[in-house]
Amino acid sequence: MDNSMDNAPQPKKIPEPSLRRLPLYVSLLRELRGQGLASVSCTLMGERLNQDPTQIRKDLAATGVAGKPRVGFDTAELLAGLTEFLGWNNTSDAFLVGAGSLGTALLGHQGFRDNGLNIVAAFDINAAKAGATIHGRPVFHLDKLANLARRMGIRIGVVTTPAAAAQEVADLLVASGIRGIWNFAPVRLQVPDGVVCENAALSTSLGVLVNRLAWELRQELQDQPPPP
Amino acid sequence: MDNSMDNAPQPKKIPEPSLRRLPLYVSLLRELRGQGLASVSCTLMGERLNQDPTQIRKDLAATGVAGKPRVGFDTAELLAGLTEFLGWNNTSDAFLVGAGSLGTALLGHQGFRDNGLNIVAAFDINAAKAGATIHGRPVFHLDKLANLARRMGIRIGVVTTPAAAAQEVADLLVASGIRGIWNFAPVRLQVPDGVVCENAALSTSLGVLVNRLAWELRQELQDQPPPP
DNA sequence: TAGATTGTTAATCGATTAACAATC
DNA sequence: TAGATTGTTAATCGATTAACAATC
Repeated sequence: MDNSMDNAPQPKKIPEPSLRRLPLYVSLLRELRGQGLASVSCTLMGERLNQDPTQIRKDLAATGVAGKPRVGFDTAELLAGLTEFLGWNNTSDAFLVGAGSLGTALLGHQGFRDNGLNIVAAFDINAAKAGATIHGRPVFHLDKLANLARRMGIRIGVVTTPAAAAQEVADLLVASGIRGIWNFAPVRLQVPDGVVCENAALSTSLGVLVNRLAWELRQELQDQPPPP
Repeated sequence: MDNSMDNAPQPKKIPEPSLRRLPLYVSLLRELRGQGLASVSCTLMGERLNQDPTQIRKDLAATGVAGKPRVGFDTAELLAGLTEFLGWNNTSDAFLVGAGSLGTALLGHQGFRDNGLNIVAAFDINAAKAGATIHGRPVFHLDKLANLARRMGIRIGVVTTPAAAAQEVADLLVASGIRGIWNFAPVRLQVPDGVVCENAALSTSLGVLVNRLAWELRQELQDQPPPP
């Protein structure tokens, strides 16, 4: 029953904190390669990122890329290995649901193609939006999604609807054969096993920032007036 | 020297994982309040969010809001407490740097005002963009930032520049009196003590999704052909 | 060789989860 | 009262950090 020890050299499942740090390394490596560095050490990367080199070493180990003692990693090889590991080599076509302000914004951002994602069409429940084109991509009514997704073999869906609609949309996406959901709504979507859901809710990030900032400012006010 | 034990009832610094879950609770509570629920228990919230109730209880405890045994939390009170804790009650004016596709996108998104953020102007190094208006907000040349930020008492900066420019922009923001940076560039910004930096790099989130999805699909392929 | 760096194993730290007493 | 729920203390789990052996 348990075939986790099967013959195939399946890369082990990387811890999520490590996975989240990889894109940062990719960004740095691109810069270093641009500067002509043939090889990089974790020590160097750690200095540049202000981060413990040991942690970087462990993160890289989890991707299966090997380095050379005393030398470090071949820059190009490491960069290729990481982008490969992240799945950024070949882009997947994706559908976006919710052609509001955020959805429009994401449609207009080209950069995702460098990260393996190509949004090819948008969908909305509002019939008035159907037929339009946003940043060169067609907008359809939500009704068309299931059919088109199946025909085109779409496997990734981007959810930029209001929170209240997100779960319903997620259910539709799953029923349409989508296997990965990039969710921008501030809710935790319920998805079946085998479907991946990554939350990118900006309000979460913003909450952290605003709270931490308020904390800093409060701290400062308290330190300011020295005891008499 | 150490005045961390001072008299003021300073809320303790909440663990980051807890802080990151709070916006989710806010979202759920808004929905439940809309349904007319006067009080909510962690049990109920846990069911709705598919999450351990104990964890929710601990997260809420960190915010200082108190519940009633056997009853739960007063919905309105809890919601108010969380939004207060997150700093979402009064919005702060903010500057955005980097009027590219993502920056334009963020300028067009109204929703941030509900999360305590109001972007009032954009800045760009490209002189050709200065003078324009994006979604009703003026665009200035980067040169004007320091002066305007000081005059207006701006404390939050949003960085949507390319990775290569982000650190330089961050330095400028800090020098201009900004105390909180919301960074969308895939780099780790160096900021002095007392300045808060929250990374919202979408490529990170996208990397996680694409990698996990690839992993699922690979898993599936392996399980598919049963051994002969 | 000497020494920097990789890769791995052990120790520490913090968050999550479980257990349980307190409360209305 | 009985029982559901809060709030807290203890146990578990996993990630980070430190230590160290292996390598070119």
